[in-house]
Amino acid sequence: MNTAADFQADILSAVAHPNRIRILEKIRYGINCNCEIAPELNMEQSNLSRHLKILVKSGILRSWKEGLRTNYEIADKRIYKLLDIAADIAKTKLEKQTEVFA
Amino acid sequence: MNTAADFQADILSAVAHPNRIRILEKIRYGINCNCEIAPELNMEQSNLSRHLKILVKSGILRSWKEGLRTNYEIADKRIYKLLDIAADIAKTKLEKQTEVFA
DNA sequence: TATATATATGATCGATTACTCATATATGGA
DNA sequence: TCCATATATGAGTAATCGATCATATATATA
Repeated sequence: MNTAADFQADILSAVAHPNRIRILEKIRYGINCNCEIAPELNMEQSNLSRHLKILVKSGILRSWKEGLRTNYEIADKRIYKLLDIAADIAKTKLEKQTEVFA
Repeated sequence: MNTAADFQADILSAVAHPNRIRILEKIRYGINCNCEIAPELNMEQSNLSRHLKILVKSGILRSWKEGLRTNYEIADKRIYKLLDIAADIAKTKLEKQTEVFA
């Protein structure tokens, strides 16, 4: 049986990778085609494709075909709230660590 | 070089495990000793110990010794905001999936 | 139809993760 | 001191993950 924690973990682990976070940031600022993301992030094409697939499968992204291209958009904008909080937590953590040397 | 995405991913992957989410929920509701968490979650002792260590190392939990016991508390409460958003996203996703059968 | 372009996927490989068992360490009490 | 209790950790293992290369598929265009 799956409990709430399992579903939460599914969402969180879909986002818990540096490249996937970078992908989501690109999409956040208007880039929504696979082909534009790849060169910007300097990622191997098949690797990017797989990361995008993970994000779609987890329900974070939605994708549609447009000729040769595959476009992506956010399916649930709250994921950005989640990323922002993670950034805040990480920032505080770093500040506390460097405090020692101040 | 580490970028923001790396630090965010560190936080997120520390939380992205069902048992660690369950641990955080126990602590949220006042249980803060290792020895009380283990039986409640039906986890093997060494396994729990390692999960707690991951949470401490990532800066999400803080721990202190009290005789034989090791107690834990949240170091950054915003982690609960993060968990709540993950739960909301997961809930919406499930609703959309079951919509098909309605 | 032949070719170029964009994306997806099979196969493989090394690294990491989660778990368990056994054991070590550290503390408190009889 | 001896023993019980709570926690931590080394070693081993199976499973999963991330990356890459080669190749397949699908579509647009000459």
